[in-house]
Amino acid sequence: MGLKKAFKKLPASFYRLDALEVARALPGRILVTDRDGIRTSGRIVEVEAYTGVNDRAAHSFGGRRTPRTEVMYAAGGVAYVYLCYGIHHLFNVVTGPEDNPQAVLIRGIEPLEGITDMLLRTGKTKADSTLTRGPGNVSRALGLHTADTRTALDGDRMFIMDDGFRYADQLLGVSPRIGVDYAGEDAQLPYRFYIKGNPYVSGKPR
DNA sequence: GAGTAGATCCTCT
DNA sequence: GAGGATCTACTCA
Repeated sequence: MGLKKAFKKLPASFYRLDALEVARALPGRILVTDRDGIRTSGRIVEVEAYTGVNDRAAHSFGGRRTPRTEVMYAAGGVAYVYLCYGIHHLFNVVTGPEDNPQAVLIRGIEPLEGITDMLLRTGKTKADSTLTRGPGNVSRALGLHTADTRTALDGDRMFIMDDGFRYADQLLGVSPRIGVDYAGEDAQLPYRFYIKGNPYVSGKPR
């Protein structure tokens, strides 16, 4: 691998912060997976925060604890991947201290390394903006599935880097989350953070 | 370009 | 046994 200096892997302590703080800090960072010698990475451009027991949209709302959601109660810094609609794998970062079940859903990245492998995994023939737009596509392109739940995010197989790049403050958009209408009033909470105008952000451009 | 239906399977009641 | 933190293709205009 190349120069290490400019690329700083985010430490486990970063993920112990609240989901909202982590979510605000993630756009612009680089998500990397290294599986079977295949390295793929992309710059995060869209995330959503799920703030735990008080958040109707979160799997852990009301302190619900099941075999599936158990990993959300771990200390921040591990992956939570689960299957949605029987088709899509959704990749989350568990955040907050132990027994505070929060998470951040990664919804969109801008591909950087391993684009050829992403095409193979997704079965696409050209690298257009649909390659890694939307949480289902992100997981597919990075080769993530439910078995990757509990993988440490400060290890070698999966991590997030800070390469010093920063989006301008005015490019960071905030909006309600997507697909959580069932959550009542909580569906309106401004917990989605995205880069305005970026083609890898799901939903309508603004 | 906008709206809608169908895919598909694991998890919890 | 129901339903879900979604995506794509197809229709109609």
